[in-house]
Parts: sequence; structure tokens; C-alpha cells
Amino acid sequence: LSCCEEQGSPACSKAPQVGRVRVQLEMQALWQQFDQLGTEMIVTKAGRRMFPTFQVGISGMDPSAEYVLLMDFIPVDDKRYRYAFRSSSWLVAGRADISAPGRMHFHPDSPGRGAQWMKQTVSFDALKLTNNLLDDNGHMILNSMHRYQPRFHVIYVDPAPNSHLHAQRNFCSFSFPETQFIAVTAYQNHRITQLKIASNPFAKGTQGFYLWWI
Amino acid sequence: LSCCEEQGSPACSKAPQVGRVRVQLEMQALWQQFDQLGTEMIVTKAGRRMFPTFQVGISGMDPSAEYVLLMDFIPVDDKRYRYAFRSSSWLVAGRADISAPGRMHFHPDSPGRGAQWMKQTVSFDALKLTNNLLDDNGHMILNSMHRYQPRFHVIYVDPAPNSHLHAQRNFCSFSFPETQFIAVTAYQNHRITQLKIASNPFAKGTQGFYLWWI
DNA sequence: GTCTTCACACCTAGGTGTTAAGCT
DNA sequence: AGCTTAACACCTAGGTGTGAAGAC
Repeated sequence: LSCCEEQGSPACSKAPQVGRVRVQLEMQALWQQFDQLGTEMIVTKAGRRMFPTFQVGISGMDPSAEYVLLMDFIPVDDKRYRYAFRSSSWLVAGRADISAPGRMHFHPDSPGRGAQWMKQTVSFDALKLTNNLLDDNGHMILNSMHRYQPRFHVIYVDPAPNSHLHAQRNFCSFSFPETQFIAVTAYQNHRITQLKIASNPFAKGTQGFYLWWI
Repeated sequence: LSCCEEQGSPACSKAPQVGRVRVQLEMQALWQQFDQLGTEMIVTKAGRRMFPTFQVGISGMDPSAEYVLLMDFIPVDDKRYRYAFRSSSWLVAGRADISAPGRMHFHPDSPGRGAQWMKQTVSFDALKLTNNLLDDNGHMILNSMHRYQPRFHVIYVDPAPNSHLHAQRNFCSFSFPETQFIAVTAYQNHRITQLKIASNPFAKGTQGFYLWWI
């Protein structure tokens, strides 16, 4: 159960509509299973979903207030990685490539009332990852072989006039370390491939093949 | 291009947010093609989509005002029908059966701002028809072998206090005669079946069979 | 007889990893 | 070598009418 991350601001400077919001990562056990192996997420030119899907349960919102929910991805470090098959581990392979300006993914149900968001799990299953710098579909642009941390943001839609003057007060951010991943164009770690096949229904097609090897 | 139907009220008693709303039926040519043959819509216990889908283009809304959009179905008459295969025509087969209280189907994007609704075609493709009087999925309950007229309603969400006192002023209704249909559990008119197969992509499975007969 | 139900084959639509070929 | 691309087979998920069987 994650609280709002105060970003170096003095005391509690958040509006009550966001200051009490609590967020729980769903499918946490699965995320941890992947994290232990070193999560990889496929990026393609056309855009690829994440698996596991980023899903959260939310509490503490003002039921009648309006909120916008969104995600973004920040580089974890300034490094480029490569996978060493011999040692089955990731190695630093130099400094990070230049990155496209970070995009934001608004949850398609935004804006919505607190009651609606808290009613059931909020799922970002429409979000797609791409390595196409010229992407025109609103997908999240990431560099392959770089490490990322997904972030989740809650913005309170303040009806007050000049509310933009209090933008700081009206949003808060959450990030879960177990959702970190390295973007790849093809899986590197075979155990990641196996765990994806075992846990993603859509990857059931080739499941039979691996059952002999596990 | 249909205007708001004044329901026997004196002069223009509608709020400006709804009084200027204009609605255009999409796929009108297809609806007319079906209507000419006598449209039939399948009802099942589990719920069946309509085809053609009820879709409208909307103009004249206040872009920043909030609206709720919904549909319902009203019996066209107090009759029950049967199909005479010999004459390929519908005959009256007595008085209507007792009907379940009419349900409403809210468009899932409700409530939404005028700008959002007018941006693109509003489609009711999630709406399903059922003949199950005990339906628990929010589908529209209809009597098989009865004739219905779909209706479309626009409700302005008035932020004023006590706005419920002006409920009359804040909504308006639209109906398109070419969308009338008879609910059936199995198609009666073979030409309706053929037109459904020819025009609905999901019915492509058996298309080859009929190509020899047309 | 007339109407309804259900399993089914056949689609649409789109999410998977695989694999071979292509790029640098 | 290392990484990327694109076609592909194989799934999930669900919308069609069919035709035989069932209900009244």
C-alpha cells in the first residue's frame, strides 16, 4: 500500500483530495516473480502491451471529486545494457542513447470521479510500448536495452479558478520498484520467456514446446 | 437530420443546451435496405447485438456542458405478429403479450462533455437484446414477435441546484422510423438473413453458401 | 405447428512467442 | 556479433447464422 511520494516539499503540501490517496499494486506476486529474474518488456514498431499489465487498486479518493489518472516511464539510470548469455546476466554496455521526450499515457476513463476509480481495479491494459521514435499512435516510446521505472500519477481536477497556480498541490505520484524492467526487441533471458508463456494466456500457443524442458 | 421531438409541450420549452441538438442516423442507407424488407433483430437468452448497430452523429451541443446519452425501445403497437411463409409477409397474431418494464441503456461513455460526443460517431454497439425476463446483465428485454421502435435520448446534466425541477427542459428524444424492427428468436424472412450475412462482417462464415442463390 | 434453445462451425479482431532474414 | 524487423502459426475472446432438438 503505497502513499503519495512527497517530492522534497516542506511538510504535507498536498490538497486533501490527493494527500489521502492510497494505491496498491495488483498482481504483485507475479511482478515480484518477474523482477527476481530481471523483467524484460518487448518493444515493437507497432507497439506492444506490457505483461504483466500495470494495474492498481485505489482508496482514499474523494468519491465525488474528479481525477485524471496517467502513467509515464522514467529511465532508471544513464546506462545502456547488454545481456551476457554465458553468465545469464545483464552488463552495462555504455552510456544511455539519447531518448525521445517522455510521453504520458492518460487512462482512457479520465477524467472520472473518485467513486468510479475506487470501485474496481484500474487497469492500463491499453498502454503499448514502442521503439519507434516517430510513433504516431500515442504509444510510450522507449529505448531498447535501457532500464525503466513505470510511474503512476493521480491528478485532482480542481474546479477552483486559477487552480493551475496550485498544480503542485493537486497531484501525487506513485512508483513500485518491482515493476522496473529493461526494454528489449527480443527476449534475452530464457527464463523470462518461460515465465511469460506460463503466465500470459495469449502466449499459450507455444506452451507445449517448453513443457519438456522445464 | 432530426430535431428534438417536442412532446406536446407549449412552444419551445427546452433549455438551450438541448434545444439546438441535432442528430443524424449513421448507416441510414443500410437501415433503409433492411426496413424495406421488414427488419428483424435476434433476441437470445444471453443477449444479442443489434445489426445494423444504432449509431448517430451529433451536432449543436454545448461543447463544455455535460450530457448523458441513452436508448430505450418502445412497442410500436399492442400486437403480436407471426410470419406467413407462403405470402412472405407479417400477419397480426393477436394482442401483445405482457411486457417487462422498459429498461434504459446508458451509453458507457456517459456522462461526457458535448465536445466529446460531437467529435465522432456515437455507437451503441455494446447494447444487447434479450428475451430473458430475468436478465441480470442489463440487456434490453423485448418480447419476441413484437414490433419495436428504438429511441435515443439526450440529457443535459444541469449543474444548477434543484435542476430536477426542470427535468422536462433538460432532455430531448429522437427516433428514426427506419430503425423499427420485429424481435425474433430465429429469422423468419430469408431475405433478411441474406442481407445480414451480406452486410455483417461477423456473419461471413456462411456467406459462400448463399452466393449461389442470389 | 409454431416458436425457442443450444452446441457448433466459421468468422473477426487482436495479443503471443518463434523464426529466419536483415541491419549495422 | 549483437540487435532489429516482419511474416507467421497459434492462441484468446467473442460475434455470426445453422440445424437439430426441445418446448408448448
